[in-house]
Amino acid sequence: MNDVARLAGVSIKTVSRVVNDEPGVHPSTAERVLAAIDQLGFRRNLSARNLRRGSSTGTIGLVLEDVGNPFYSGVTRAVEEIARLRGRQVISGSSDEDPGRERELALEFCSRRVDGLLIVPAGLQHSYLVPEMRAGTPVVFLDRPAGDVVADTVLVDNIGGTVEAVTHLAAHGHRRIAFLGDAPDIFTANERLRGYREGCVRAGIGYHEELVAMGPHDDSSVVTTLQRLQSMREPATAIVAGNNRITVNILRALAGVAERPALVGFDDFELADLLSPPVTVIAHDASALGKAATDLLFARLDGDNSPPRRVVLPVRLVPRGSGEVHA
Amino acid sequence: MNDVARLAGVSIKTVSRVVNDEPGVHPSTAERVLAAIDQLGFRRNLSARNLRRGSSTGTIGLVLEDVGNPFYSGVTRAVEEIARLRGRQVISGSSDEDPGRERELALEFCSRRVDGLLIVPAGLQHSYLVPEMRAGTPVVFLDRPAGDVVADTVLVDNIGGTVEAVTHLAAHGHRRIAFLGDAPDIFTANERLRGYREGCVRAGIGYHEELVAMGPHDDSSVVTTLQRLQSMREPATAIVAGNNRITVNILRALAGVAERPALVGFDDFELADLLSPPVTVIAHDASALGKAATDLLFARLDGDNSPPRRVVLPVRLVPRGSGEVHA
DNA sequence: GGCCACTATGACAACGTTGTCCCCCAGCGG
DNA sequence: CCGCTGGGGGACAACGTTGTCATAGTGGCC
Repeated sequence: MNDVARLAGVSIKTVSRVVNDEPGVHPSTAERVLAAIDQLGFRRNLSARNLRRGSSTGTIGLVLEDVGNPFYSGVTRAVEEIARLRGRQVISGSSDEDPGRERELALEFCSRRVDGLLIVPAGLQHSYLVPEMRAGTPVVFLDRPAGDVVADTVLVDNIGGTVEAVTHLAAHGHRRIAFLGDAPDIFTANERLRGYREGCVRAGIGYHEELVAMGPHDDSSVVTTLQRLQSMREPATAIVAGNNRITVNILRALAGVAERPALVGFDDFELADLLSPPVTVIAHDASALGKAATDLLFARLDGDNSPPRRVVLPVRLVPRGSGEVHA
Repeated sequence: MNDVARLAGVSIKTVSRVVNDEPGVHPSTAERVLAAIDQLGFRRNLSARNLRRGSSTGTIGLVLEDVGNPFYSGVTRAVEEIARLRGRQVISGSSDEDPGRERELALEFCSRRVDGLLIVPAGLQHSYLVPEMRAGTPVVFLDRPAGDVVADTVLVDNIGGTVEAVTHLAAHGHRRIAFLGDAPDIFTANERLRGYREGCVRAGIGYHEELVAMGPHDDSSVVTTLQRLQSMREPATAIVAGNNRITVNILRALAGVAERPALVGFDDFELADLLSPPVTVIAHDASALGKAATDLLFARLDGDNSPPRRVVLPVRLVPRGSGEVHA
């Protein structure tokens, strides 16, 4: 800006006026300034501007588990969309389910003075955010609740979803329904397990420990688990899968197996309808989740300081045939 | 920082020293300062720091077409990964194939003084970046080349891929092979069409205009196109799909159809192996693309100022059965 | 005791902007 | 000729940091 001013033979304040379209600059002066800007390839430094004006940095921080997962990339897209409408950029990072990394990212974003934070919690401890929240940075947790702070949260109806999955399978005659969920220290995994249990009880088929397998599931552990479930005295005839990755791993393990158990997966995924048999799922909308959380964040930025809210988004069972087939 | 200094009874410079772990502060003073920091919930303002030090902002700008597309979210993930190793955050935005939006995003990132830019071009005009590049911001284009500037570029072997697809199908006896590609003003779509044409010629089956359908393809237009291809005097017995979205749309259109043409899709996608029949694809690695581009960017940041490079990543045909079945 | 070296700390400028306030000068009425 | 007005423009401080340099005190050595 200094250089521009020198080249145009004006003060830097005048350049500032031109750059900001402020009135009170003679057209001919403005033209000289614009020419200088063009010649030097000048671009206003937004950091300095925001520093001086004490205004918003125009950024939103987004901490999620893994942008590479289609579910979270859907969330990201929705967040970006709304942020764009409100003139904000999105800075994002993946925690990979590591609480330390989550914290590091969130605090780094705070250092950058983001206008607000959207967090898919990896850990259970979020008191580290208290100073930031007190300092006025709104924080919204999504997909999972915060550990030890009261804050805005947007969740999906995990319990209702698995209850419905079990009910659906039981309605088609299944009595031995297994549940493969993620590690139980992950909130959603635990909730879905609770829903599974409640569904079993409600359906009158009882809850049987041996039909449940929690914990990280990779390709090979799923194979082992399925073998165990099939080789029982009373084998499982149906499976509820705790999330999209587990569903896919199960599908892969079952590929080529003749006698396949029925399957209902939590999370919808692309092509689920084109598989044979098509996969019945508990669907919920990643973009609705992202939108709800971002809307809430902007409401806070707009001055809404009502008590923290907890929004639970509905899920819906999409029957496609993989549950109706009674083995 | 001012408040911290006041509370601790020291000068702000001493606080700065403590915050930056600089030597020469008495332990007891440091302790007082740390206590004050804790009490006030102080966090260093990174913008101000970077402004003063004239150093990097520690950010990388990423402009892509749509984070929601699994291909690009794979790219994003890889970029993030490497940026993290080098202590950078990623700011990203989706252009939605709109050149204006691409430009807006890129220039906004420049205003934020990102250390470098990664761009999946939406348009063909990139001279707007010349001043920035001259000012020292490295720019790497990925997936598609820049329009009218010479710059680092990372591409995949689009032509080689479609040549191979056609060759593969011809080797299995197909003579009437159709091509459904994206709008021809998109670089990759055009390249893949060229590869298709070359493949046809090399295979000795000739290039026939009527077997090609370019342009945006949505669910319904794909249905129409397929009907046209099937109802010809010599119907197409095989199809090459120009990208993952088109492949999926074709699969959806073909669902339930008895007499299915063979299919080879450009871009691999999850579950392609579990469909029946499994889908043969031209696979290339989104994360390899992201990694190559980011590596190149960091090389520039590390001072490499050799002439702009163009990297072409290999693709490979993954035969899964959808091409071998000769209708 | 005088001088030196060294440690701990502070004053001040500067980064690139913008907000505040002030000045100059042309034009105009009396 | 004087004073007033208003448009056009500049000087300067400030945003929150950090780099540079200066300074006060402390202890050791001759």
